[in-house]
Amino acid sequence: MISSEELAETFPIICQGWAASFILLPNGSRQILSLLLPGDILSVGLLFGTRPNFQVEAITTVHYCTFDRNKFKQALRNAPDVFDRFGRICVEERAAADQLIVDLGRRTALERIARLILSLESRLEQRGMVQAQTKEMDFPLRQHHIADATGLTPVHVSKMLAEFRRRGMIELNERSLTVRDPEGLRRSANLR
Amino acid sequence: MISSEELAETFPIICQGWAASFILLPNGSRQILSLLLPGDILSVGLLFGTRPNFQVEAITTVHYCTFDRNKFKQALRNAPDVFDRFGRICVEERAAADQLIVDLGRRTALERIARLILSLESRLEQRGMVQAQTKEMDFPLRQHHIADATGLTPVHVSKMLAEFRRRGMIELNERSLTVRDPEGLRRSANLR
DNA sequence: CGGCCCTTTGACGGACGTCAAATAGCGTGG
DNA sequence: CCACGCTATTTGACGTCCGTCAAAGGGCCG
Repeated sequence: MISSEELAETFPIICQGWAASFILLPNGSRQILSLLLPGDILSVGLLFGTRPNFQVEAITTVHYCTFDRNKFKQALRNAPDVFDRFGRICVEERAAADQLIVDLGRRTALERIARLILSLESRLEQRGMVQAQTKEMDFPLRQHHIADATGLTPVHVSKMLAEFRRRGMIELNERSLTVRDPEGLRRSANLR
Repeated sequence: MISSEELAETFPIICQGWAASFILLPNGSRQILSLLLPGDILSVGLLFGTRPNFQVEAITTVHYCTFDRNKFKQALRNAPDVFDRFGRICVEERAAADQLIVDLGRRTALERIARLILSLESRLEQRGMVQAQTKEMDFPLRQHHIADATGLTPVHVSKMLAEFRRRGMIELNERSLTVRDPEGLRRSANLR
């Protein structure tokens, strides 16, 4: 786990493994802001030297590389296309945060979990991390990670996952997930 | 109300009045992403030409001005201090979104509403929009706005506001709010 | 074997949602 | 001026989703 102090000076990108950025509350409960996969920037905010408002936990062992903040900023200013691409990354990051806000504010437990699974599936697929035939993928999250990402309790997450399994929508064992009924899962995820 | 299509071509800043950016769900429920006060940029994402994922509603009558996107981008690249200041605005915007995520994921109705009021109070104070002696401020939100911002129902918001009033923490009438017991309100807002 | 963590399951409770009725304010139009 | 329709708010009764608590089992590692 990386403290917010250590983060303040670097600008890291995940190369391998899964991580999560989260905020801890005084009462001990936790809210995951985003799950970080290979290729993800830890946070674009780190470019501007403000001490970040979150912490990061490695879920698997993680490899990452860091850039020099000032050199990166110069590259942004000099190359308009880099600037634009970086801008679009910022926007996507923000759009994901907005979706999480809607999920937490207005969706049920089943919907939140279905959407989490679907969004992870699509992000992993973009990275070629889903087996082409079996549709199986690595899934290192513990149920408490799912709980902290969806604003639920681990106990309730367990019950909802059991429900998805009972309906034959997912298969989930020893750190591996396969979506058996994508259409059904999408239906569970959408309107309430 | 401004549709997402109309927004796509401009880069607007609120000059006067209150507005809200929000996402509408197919079932008709709504989640407010942020309340926009004078001086706020509608969304930094609009700089990069992606069609925004939200809509905007004027809560009062709103005056705003818009900038040319490309000229603004050039100014960012040419003036490092402008670039940095803009970056810091992005970061603050994101930090506010993160706080909302934590609120919706991990806090009770009373806490969410207390935090909404406190954050509005501090933002209005920064803008000199709180009367110095009486601590009174304009408060044009309807209860359904508060509900959509906190992920609650208008009925429950009404009950929670009644509770705050009963405890003598706030005074809220005809579009005007005064915080009577800031310390108590802060206690309600913090740990659960 | 014996802890420890994770997961599962059930019983129960509480926070918040839903539904409904009553009231007030406010603008419109007769 | 009054009737009316609309919207916002308040309040209470009741329902439900999810949290809490507890017990039990499994896997892993010392």
